[in-house]
Amino acid sequence: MPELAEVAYSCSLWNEGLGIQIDQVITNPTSRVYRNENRKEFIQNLQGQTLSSSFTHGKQMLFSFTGNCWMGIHLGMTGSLAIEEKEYEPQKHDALLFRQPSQILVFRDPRQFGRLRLHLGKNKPKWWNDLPTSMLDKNFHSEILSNALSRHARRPIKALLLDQRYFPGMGNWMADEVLWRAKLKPSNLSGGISKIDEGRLFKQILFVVNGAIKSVGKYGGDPPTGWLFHTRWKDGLLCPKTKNPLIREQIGGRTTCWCPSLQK
DNA sequence: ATACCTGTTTCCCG
DNA sequence: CCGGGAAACAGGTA
Repeated sequence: MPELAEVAYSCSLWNEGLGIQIDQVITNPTSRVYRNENRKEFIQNLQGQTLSSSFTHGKQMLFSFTGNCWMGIHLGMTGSLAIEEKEYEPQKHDALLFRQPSQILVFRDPRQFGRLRLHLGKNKPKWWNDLPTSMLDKNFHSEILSNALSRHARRPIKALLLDQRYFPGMGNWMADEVLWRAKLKPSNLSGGISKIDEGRLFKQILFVVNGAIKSVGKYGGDPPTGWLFHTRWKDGLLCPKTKNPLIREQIGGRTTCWCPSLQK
């Protein structure tokens, strides 16, 4: 269920394993989450090491281990992290397990759109350092939005918000939430957004990102009451603001929920 | 059965 | 070469 806030929460679950040695590494022999990585290297390099720190950036997670090892996790569409009891038996879709003395850290992903990567070296991997400015960073300025809007003038604004090069961590429900709050129709072309609308849009990006981190990111579960999130997949589908019917349609390749009487 | 799905990559088109 | 859109990936759920 992973957008930036769920990723932050997932990552925090594994923090129980920080500072503890990993006695055994178990890799799923068939899961696609390994992509081009070599499973043996996970075992050879991580077994016996201690999980030393964790980081998130948008939908990306990075873990560091003693012995100059790093591991990246992307949760894809259905990935999740969990802590299980030490008696736990690996299940079909468990992609990676770290056995510690009193618990097991699990990364599972039934649909296998997630991704694991290993990096050896003193410093963080290049792919991590190359990530775009985080939406939680003070350097995430409105210029990033204006540049994206002008560069992709022919893309629907909904599709642009999902572009991880500009808005790392933004996912389908967050983008709908942002556009609903900014009162913008998701199919509007990016190039046609006025400066006034752009200002509102930027503010709502910050509002949704920070609000999600404070709620979902901290405690898991759902965003606060009153957010569009709670109505977006339910039938009946009334806008929390206008009480008018919501619409679901395919925009930018993704199902999009919006309120025609509110968003222009 | 059928049609979904909080994501990314690849391929094809203009 | 670029930007945009569709398809593909795979399994669980309604």
